Amino acid sequence: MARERHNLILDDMAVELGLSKSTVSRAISGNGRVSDETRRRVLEYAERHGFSPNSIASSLARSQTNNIGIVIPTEAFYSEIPFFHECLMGVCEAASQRHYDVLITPIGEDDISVLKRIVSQRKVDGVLLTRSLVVDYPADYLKTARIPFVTIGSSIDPDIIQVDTDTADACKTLTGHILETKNVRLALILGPLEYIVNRNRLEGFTAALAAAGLERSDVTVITGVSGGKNVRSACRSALEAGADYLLCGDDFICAKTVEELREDDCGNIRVSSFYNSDILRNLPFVEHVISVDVRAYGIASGNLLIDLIENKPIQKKTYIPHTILHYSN
Amino acid sequence: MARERHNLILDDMAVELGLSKSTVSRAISGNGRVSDETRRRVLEYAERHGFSPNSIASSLARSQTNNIGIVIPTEAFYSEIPFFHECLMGVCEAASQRHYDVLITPIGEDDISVLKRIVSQRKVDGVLLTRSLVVDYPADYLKTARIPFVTIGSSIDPDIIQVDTDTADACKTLTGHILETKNVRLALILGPLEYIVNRNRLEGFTAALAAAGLERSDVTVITGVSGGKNVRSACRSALEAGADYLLCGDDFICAKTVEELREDDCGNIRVSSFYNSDILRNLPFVEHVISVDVRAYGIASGNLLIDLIENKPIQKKTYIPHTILHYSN
DNA sequence: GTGAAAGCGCTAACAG
DNA sequence: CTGTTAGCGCTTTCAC
Repeated sequence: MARERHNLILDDMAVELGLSKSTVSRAISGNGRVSDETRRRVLEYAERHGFSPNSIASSLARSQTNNIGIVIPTEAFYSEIPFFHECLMGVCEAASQRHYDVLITPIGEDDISVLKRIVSQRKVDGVLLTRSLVVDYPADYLKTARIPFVTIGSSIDPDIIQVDTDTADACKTLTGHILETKNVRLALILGPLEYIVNRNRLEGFTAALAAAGLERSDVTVITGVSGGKNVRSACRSALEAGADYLLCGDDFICAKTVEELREDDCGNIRVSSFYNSDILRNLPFVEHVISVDVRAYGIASGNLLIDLIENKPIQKKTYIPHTILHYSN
Repeated sequence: MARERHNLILDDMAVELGLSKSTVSRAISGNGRVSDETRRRVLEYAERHGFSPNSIASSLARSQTNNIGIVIPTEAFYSEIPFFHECLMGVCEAASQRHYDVLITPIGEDDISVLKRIVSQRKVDGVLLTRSLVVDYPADYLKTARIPFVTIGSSIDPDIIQVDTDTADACKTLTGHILETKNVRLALILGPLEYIVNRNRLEGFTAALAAAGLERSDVTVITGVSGGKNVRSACRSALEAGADYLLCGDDFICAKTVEELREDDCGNIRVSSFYNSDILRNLPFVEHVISVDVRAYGIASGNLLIDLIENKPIQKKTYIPHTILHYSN
C-alpha cells in the first residue's frame, strides 16, 4: 500500500512491464542483449514516467562513482583565479561529455585532508592535480593510494601522467626573439623555483641565452619572487642593474612590474611575460606574452584522466600548443 | 580464499573484533549506543588499519549523498570569474566543515541539462544557484524537482531561500553620497535588467535621486549594457549628454568605462562602481566602489543549504554586509 | 549494549 | 534474449 517512495525504480518498471529487473536494467543501461521490441517498450515507459536511475545504487554495484576530483589550492593568488576557472570549465566540459561529474577538492598549502578524505571514502574514480611542486605531497599521496590521477602542469616524476605546454620551448623562443634585438639589456624576474613551471621557464631562458652566445652573467636573473612587494623591489633591482627589457615569469609578476614602471615613469623600458592572462591586456610597456588555451588544458586532462580510469591506452605526456602574442600598445 | 578486495570493510573488522557488523557501524558512525570499551576497541582498530567507510554504500543506505551542487554559468564574463571562484571557495569551506562535498554543475545560457541530470540521478542533496534572472529556469526546475536549493543573489520569488547584499540600500547610499557633491552631472551605465541585481541597483539609484529631490530626467540612465563595445558607446553617449560623473553598474562596465576615458583623455571625469572586484584596483578616475566579501556569500549560502538539507530552521533571506570603498588614485 | 536480518536500488554472473 | 540469484558495503529497525 502506502508506498512512501515517489521515485520510480527499476523494480516498479519491471512489475509494470511484466519483465525482470535485470532485463529492464539492461535496456536502460544499454549493456547486454535485449530484443529491440523490449528495449523500445522499456525506454518508452521510462521516458513517459520520467525514470532516472539512482546513480548511487549504480555506483555501489559497479564500484564506480563517475566522479572525478579536481584539486584546487585554496590560497591561489588573484591572478591565478582565471587559470583555475578556465581549467575547471574545460574539465567540466570533458567530464560531462563522458558522463562524469566534477568534485571540487580544495587543498591548503600544508593541508591535504580533504583530498585524503575524498579519495579514501571513494567519492571519486580519479583526481586531477593542478600545478605541481618539486615536492608534491598530493601526488605522493595519490600514488600510495593507487588511484588514477593526472597533473596539469609538468612534474619531474616521469611516471606521472601530465599535460602541459612545452614551457621551456616557449620561453626559449620568446627569449630568443627578444635577443634578436641588438643591445637589449635583459633581466628575468621569476617566481619561486619550488614550482616546476618556473624551473622550465628558467631552462628555456637559459637555452636561449646560450643559443645567442650569452652567459648567465650577461643578464640579471632574479628568482623566488612572489607577492606584489617582492616584484616591485625585484623590478627596481633589475633597473638599477641597468636592464632595459624586463622578462616576467608570469602575468602576476608582469602586472606588478608594469605598475611599478608606471609609477616611476620609466618610458623606455619594455616588458614581456612568460605567461598571459587577461589582466595583461591593454597594459602599457608589454610587448610579447606566451599564451595558452587554458580551457584546452582542462579538456585534455579531463579526457586523459577518464581514459586512465577506463583503462584506455594513454600517453604519459601531452603537450598543449602555445602561441606568442605580440601586443601593440 | 583469494579475496580480491584490498580495502578493509565493516565485515572484516566485525570478524576480527568478534563483534557484529552493526556494532562496528555504530561505533564508527557514532550513532546508536555502544559501550565505551567497545567503541574504543573499534576506533583503535579502525585507526591502526586505516579503515575508511565507503561513502557510496553509506549514501545508498541513508539516501543521502553529502554532496551539494553549485551551479556555474559556463559563459561567465571574464570579470565574473573572481566572483564565482571566491564564492566557490567559500562554499567549499562551509561544505567541508560540515562533511559535505561540492559538485560542479555547469549550465549554459539555455542548457540546464547537466543540472537536470545531477539532480534526477540524485548525485546531490541540494543545489546552490549563483546569480538570478527574472526568468529563472534553473530555479523553476529545482522547485518542481522538490530538491533543497538556495540562491546567491536576490530572486523576486519570495519563497526562495536567498543570500545577498542589500544591493538597493548600498546603491542608494553610494549614489546619495555622490549627490552631496554640488553640481555633479550624473549618468548611470547599467547592465541588462534581466538580472535581478541590476533591478536592485536601479531601485537604489532611483531612491537616492528622489531623496535628493531629483527626477530621473535630471540624469542620464543607460541600461541593458553588456559587452565591451556597448559599454564604450554607452560611455560616449553619457559624456555627450553632458555627464561628468559616471556611475557604473558593475566592475566590468567600470573597467571598460575607464579604458574609454583613458583613450579619450577625459581628465576631469569621475567614476564610481556599484560592484567591486580586484580588476578595479589602481584604476584611474575611480572614486568609490561597493565592496562585498564574496567568500562570505559562499560560506553563508553553503551553510544555509546544508541547514535546509538537514531540516534545521532557516530564514528566507540572509543579508551579507557591504562596505563602500574610497579609492584615492 | 549488542546481534540478526532486512533493506537501499542497481548490476552481473549464471542458467536456461 | 530473459529470468534468477547474489551481491556492492553500510544502516537501521527490532529483538534480546
